Order: sequence, then structure tokens, then C-alpha cells
Amino acid sequence: MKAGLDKTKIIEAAATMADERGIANVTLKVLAAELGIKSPSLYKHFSGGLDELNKELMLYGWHSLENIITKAAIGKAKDDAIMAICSAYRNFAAEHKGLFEAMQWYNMYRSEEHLQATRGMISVFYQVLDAYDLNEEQKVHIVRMFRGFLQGFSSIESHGGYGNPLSINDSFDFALRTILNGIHDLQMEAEK
Amino acid sequence: MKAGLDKTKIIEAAATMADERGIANVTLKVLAAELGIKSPSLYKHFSGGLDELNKELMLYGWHSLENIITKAAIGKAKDDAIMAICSAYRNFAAEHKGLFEAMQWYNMYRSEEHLQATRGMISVFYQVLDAYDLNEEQKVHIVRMFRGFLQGFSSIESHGGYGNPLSINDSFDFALRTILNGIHDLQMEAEK
DNA sequence: GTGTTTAGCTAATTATATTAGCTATTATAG
DNA sequence: CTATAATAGCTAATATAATTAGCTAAACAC
Repeated sequence: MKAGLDKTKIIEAAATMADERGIANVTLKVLAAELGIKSPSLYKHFSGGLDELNKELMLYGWHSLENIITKAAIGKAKDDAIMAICSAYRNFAAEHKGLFEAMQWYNMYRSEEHLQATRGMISVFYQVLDAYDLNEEQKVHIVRMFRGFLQGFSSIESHGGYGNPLSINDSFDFALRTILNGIHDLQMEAEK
Repeated sequence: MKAGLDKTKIIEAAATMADERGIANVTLKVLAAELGIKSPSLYKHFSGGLDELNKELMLYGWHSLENIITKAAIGKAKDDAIMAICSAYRNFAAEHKGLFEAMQWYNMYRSEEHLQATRGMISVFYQVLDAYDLNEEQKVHIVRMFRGFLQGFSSIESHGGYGNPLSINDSFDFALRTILNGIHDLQMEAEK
């Protein structure tokens, strides 16, 4: 009973490690070494082993992202708020490549917990959209579009999939403006 | 020299298996068993082992997708062509969950080959966009937006990440219309 | 036909995850 | 405070997958 470890500390260490070496290189062995313990000891905290650790990493990641975009939206509304949370999302993915990987990668074949984990982040989008004159169905479509775009764009960008790095910011802005225009169009229809 | 295997046959078998059980469950052992050989024999075809197999799977996936969206665009132009290739992309992801996983998952820390692999698919988008009056920079932004959206949307959908399954088609249509409107707006500016 | 390549094999090695069982430290009941 | 219970850590052992080494026989080249 030397290293005063708990689940949280271990998950944070694993997240840091994932960002540094990639999620695939976070093994129980090397994680334990980093924490100054032996790998079997990790089972005292995660009886489900590596699998459970990955799941917790996924949950931790989505909760972190939720917090970050929530803070990004403070004091902002409408288009400003949307741009803020989208940028925060993108930055999070860029700064936490490994964790972001875990957030998507893990979810294979386990949608239940993943749905739960993303619920908080999604509700931030819905709250921001409440400031617009949109019906429920429209909001669903818009949130899904944002989620799809943000996840894909961030993922591609993180992996260096966008050849020319020069204007990625411009591409991101272009995309956000395009979606915002779509929202504005729905507004105009509603006002008729 | 019994089983007349070659790289292509092995990759196709691995792809099928990935779609059935998930990419993480495609092990050399079980793949070899499926092919009627022993796992060390796979090294005669892939000296790089599992790693190389995954890379080949990634390449195979992007080339397949390229072919599929190319065919989807035949006889179509402008908005029709775009909708066709986007739907084909989405369907491909839905029908090849495991392979699609490999296409994204693998690329971690190896962007070179991934860039090569996606080039073909990307050029299909550029060709379709040639029918519009857009400058090069605008095309870059639009293609990046499509890629981001399609990858993220398809990935989330495949993993059951969109809670209510009822209107996912509508959400997809909404998103495509939104992006197309963005393109049309650029057109109108160009005509001034 | 003889010689070479090579796709397959078995056996052995390495690496990781995981389980079992032990121990000492911490926490708790009295 | 002391006795007792939990538990975080350990070592040793097991299981499974990837990989390497070296062998063999089928296919092929001439």
C-alpha cells in the first residue's frame, strides 16, 4: 500500500500516456510502470482489466470534452456560442489525440455506455440552439450535423489527413459558416 | 503449397471478417484458421505481420470506397452527383463497419500512406466540383467539409451513436442540403 | 529431369493480459 | 489503544497472440 492511487489518478495517467504515445501503446505493463506499481496491481482498481480501463478512458474523455465546451460557451449566445463550442471541440481533439482516439475507438460494439457518455456534451449543443427559433426536429438534425462534422474533421486533422496544413483554420471557419447559414435559413422560414 | 492464397485473397477474407466481428477481433490466428492455414504462414504473404495486414486493409478499404463512389457518380452531375457519392460513402460505411473502422483506426501515426490511399477518393470529389464555378481554395474547403462530415457522421451512425434511429436519413439529407446551399451561395457570388 | 523458389508447416520465443494466492499497510470497531 | 477487517500492493503462474527460426515439399524455371 505505497502508491496512493485511485481510479481517477490512474485514468488521468492513462489519458496523458495515450496523448503521448497513442492509445494502442497504453499497455497495462507500461502504465503500471509509469505509476510505479506492477501491472497485476491495476486489477485492484479495474477488475475488468484493460477493457475496463479503455471504457473509463472513453467516459473520462467525453466528460472532459463536455466540461470544456460548456466553459467555452459561457457569456456567449447564438452564432458566437456555436463557434466557441465548435472551436473548443476541435482544440480538445488536437490537444488530446490519444484520448480522442479512445473516445471513438473504444465505443465499438458497446453503444449503451457511449450514448450515456455523450449525452452531456450533446445537451450543450441543444441548449445553445434553444436561442434560435427552431423546432425539435430541426434541432436534432443540426446537432447531428455538428457532431458528425466535428468528429470527422477533428479526427482527420489529428491524423494529418488534410494534406496542406496552411488553411485548415479557414476550412473549419468555412464549414462553420456554412452550417450557421443553414440555421439562419431555417430561422427566416420560421419568421414567415 | 496447398491453399492457393495470395495477398488479395487474404485481405478480402480479413475485410469480411472485420465486418463480421470487428477489426479488433481479426487476429492472425483466427484469420489463418478461416483460410485453412496456420498463422505463421501468413508471414509469407505479410512479412510485416499484423501491422502490415492492417495497413493493407486500410489501403484496400479506401480503394474500394473510391471505386464505389466513382460508380455512384456515373451519369450524374452537380448536386445529383454530390448526393450520389455522399450516399454511396455512407452506405459503404454501414455495410463495411469493420473495414471502415480499419480505414480510420489504422492510420494512427502513419499519415503518409493514408494520404496516398485517400487521394483517389478525394479526386472524385474535386472532379464533381469542377462543374461548379468555384475557385481552387473554395473547392479545398468544400471537399474538406464533406470529408469531415461524411467520416464523422458515418462513424457515429455505424456505432449506434445517434440515439433515435428513425430520422437519420432525414438528418443526412438535411446536412447535405445545407452544404449544397453553401456551394450555391458561393456560385451566386461568383456570378456577380 | 534437375535445381531453385516459396508457401506451407512445426517448434520455440517473446510479450502482454490475466488469475491466484500472499502480505503488509491502512482503516475501523470496540 | 488494540484487535480485526479491508485492501492495495506484490510475486508466481497461466493463457493467448504475435513473431522468429528452421524444415519440407510442391510448383516453377531451365
